Amino acid sequence: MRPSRRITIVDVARHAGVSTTAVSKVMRNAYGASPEMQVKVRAAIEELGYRPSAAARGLRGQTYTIGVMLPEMRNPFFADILDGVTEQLGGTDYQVLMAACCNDEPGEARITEAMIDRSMDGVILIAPISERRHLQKVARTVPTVVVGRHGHSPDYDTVTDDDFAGAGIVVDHLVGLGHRRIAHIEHAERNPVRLKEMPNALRADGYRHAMQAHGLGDFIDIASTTYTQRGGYLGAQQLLARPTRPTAIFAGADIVAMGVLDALTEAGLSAPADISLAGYDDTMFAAFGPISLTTIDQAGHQMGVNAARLLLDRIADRDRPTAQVKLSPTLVTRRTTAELVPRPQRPAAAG
Amino acid sequence: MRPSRRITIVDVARHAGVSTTAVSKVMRNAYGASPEMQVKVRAAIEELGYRPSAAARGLRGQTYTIGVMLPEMRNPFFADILDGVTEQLGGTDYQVLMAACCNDEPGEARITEAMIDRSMDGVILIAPISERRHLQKVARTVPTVVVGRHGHSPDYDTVTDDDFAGAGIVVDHLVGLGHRRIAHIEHAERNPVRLKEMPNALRADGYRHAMQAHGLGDFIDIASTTYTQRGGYLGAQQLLARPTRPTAIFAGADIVAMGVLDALTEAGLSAPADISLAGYDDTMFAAFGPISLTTIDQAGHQMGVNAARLLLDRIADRDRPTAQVKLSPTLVTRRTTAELVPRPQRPAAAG
DNA sequence: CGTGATGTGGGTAACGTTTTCCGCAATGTT
DNA sequence: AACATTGCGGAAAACGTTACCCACATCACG
Repeated sequence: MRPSRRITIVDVARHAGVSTTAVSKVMRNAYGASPEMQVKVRAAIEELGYRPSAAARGLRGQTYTIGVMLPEMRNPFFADILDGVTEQLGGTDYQVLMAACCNDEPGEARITEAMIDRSMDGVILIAPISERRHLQKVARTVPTVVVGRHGHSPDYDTVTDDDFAGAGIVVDHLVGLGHRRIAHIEHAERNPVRLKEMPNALRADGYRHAMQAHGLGDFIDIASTTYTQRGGYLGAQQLLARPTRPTAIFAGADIVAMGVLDALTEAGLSAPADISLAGYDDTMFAAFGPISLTTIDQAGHQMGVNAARLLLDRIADRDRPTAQVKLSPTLVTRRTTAELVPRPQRPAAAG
Repeated sequence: MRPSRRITIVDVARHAGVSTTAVSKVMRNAYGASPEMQVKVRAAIEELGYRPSAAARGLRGQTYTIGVMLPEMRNPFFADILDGVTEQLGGTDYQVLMAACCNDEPGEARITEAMIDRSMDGVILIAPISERRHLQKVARTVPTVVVGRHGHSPDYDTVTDDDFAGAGIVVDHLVGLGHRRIAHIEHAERNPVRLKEMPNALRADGYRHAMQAHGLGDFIDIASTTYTQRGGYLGAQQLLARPTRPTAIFAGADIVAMGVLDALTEAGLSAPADISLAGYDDTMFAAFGPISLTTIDQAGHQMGVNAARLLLDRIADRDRPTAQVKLSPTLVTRRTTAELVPRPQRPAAAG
């Protein structure tokens, strides 16, 4: 026994003895409905349990839907951002729908197109890797906020963390603990545009810059892999095989630090006894007691709040100039970084 | 300079010199279009870069959208399920959109209604906590598959793990290692329907049953908290404060085991040296080297694949009888469980 | 008393698809 | 030769909402 037919605006109008126009106005809090009309119509809506069809709405006006594209689902940092978005959108009529992506350009294109096809009122793209041109195209079609990607665009607003500064903070912290051989694991990047826009590239830059600033230019040592657990594992293996091993590793992301811990465990080493380790993102992993990773809090929640706010502003006025919000990262000191204790350098493991 | 106007089916029809009906038929691979027609229309579609509007489609036919409701985003187990869903839907025209929920009934209702309002072709509800009546109502409106919740319904298909058996496997494993004082941390549940349907309740039941079967009924010891990291932490604190401490803890979920590890670390204890610890779900956490948690693999990926398959079947034929897929869990032995070494019982720490 | 302004309500044409039908031609069947 | 069948293409009516107008009443103002 399936519910017969959905209640439409026509049913409500008839039941309230008014026009569909009137019902529509009330639903949207639009101008031109007297208080008595409001009451009458709302009563009918309540009584019939009317819910407007997003499909029909989308054909004329808005869908009250906001799309969020995530690069993946396993990085809890994105959950923080999403919480912020949801919180900011809490009071509004907007519903957030997410799509997780395969972390490649065709996948991102599929998702952005799917969101456009579905007439979404706005989209938030989190750490997209697509070419800038594609982002612009999307942004010219639908109000767009890009999170976690630097670079000014006339078409979309951005929310980022100051990754360059964040990397500097980590280096400062490690130098303060007496470390000099501080290595970095980065997400490899060759595309020149992305080198300027992607957080990973800026973190690597910030690392280099801070090392220079401390007069440690000669100790700059970067393992180039990917921002994944496996990437951290492989990067750590590379670094551990150096003739002289680094005393500290700055992993570009917490998830990378997890891989580093994996490799350390496997090599019979531990942090911070043998090597100090810092991550980036302050995810749940990092906070987890037995791990207790020193990391950078880039305020995912705040990023989400800002992204949602910017998006609402842009939906309200598509022609306003774009804004770039840059949030300041902060250091979260935990137990994987420690004062460097001078001690006899053990020979590195062969091969 | 915004893109002028979206290409519609009318543009394509005109450009190809055919009717919109013909274009529609080709788009949907419907009957009544000759091979030449197909070629001609596809060429026009390609040339103009036409993409159908989901809103307009939704008004008459399908939206090619499938909604997935998640209880939360931080539990990586759900990501496994989602991977399975995405994989199974890979070849089709369906797009998956997710909504994460606040883990409460009003939140779930909001999301299911939002999905219905958006004319989604089908929904997959993962571990919903809503009353059964609400699930039935949703399922009568839109094809529905419920994942991770037991109980037969004439309206929706289900995919579950055999939680009762899974709990038994854990107990068997621990008993085999010589443990007798095996405690359990459960997600508290009082609602009588949910006691029969929720995985957490079945795991607790399975635990009790297996303990009895091993003649360990007297050692049954359950800490009733929640399936969260904090729940695990609090549960472990309760158990550690017992006059005689358990030698093994079966946490109802990996995330709970994380909290237990937290509490152990804080108490200066470790697994498996002081207490053996097993989880449930085989999430990324569990596999992570330095943690290496013994747990139950409930094949999240397989659950996702099955859920998607059932959903497609139901979309194809809404009146087919409902199916209940129950997957068999398997033990993943890692390093947090170990043979019980008899040793002097240390006095429990004071409250 | 005429003339705008203002507030309120409704009629109606979109919006872009799919679906249901109908017609026509070609082909097979008695 | 008459008739059913099949294949293919198109015309037109939905689908449920919103945007754009216009109509009417009321009121203020000179």
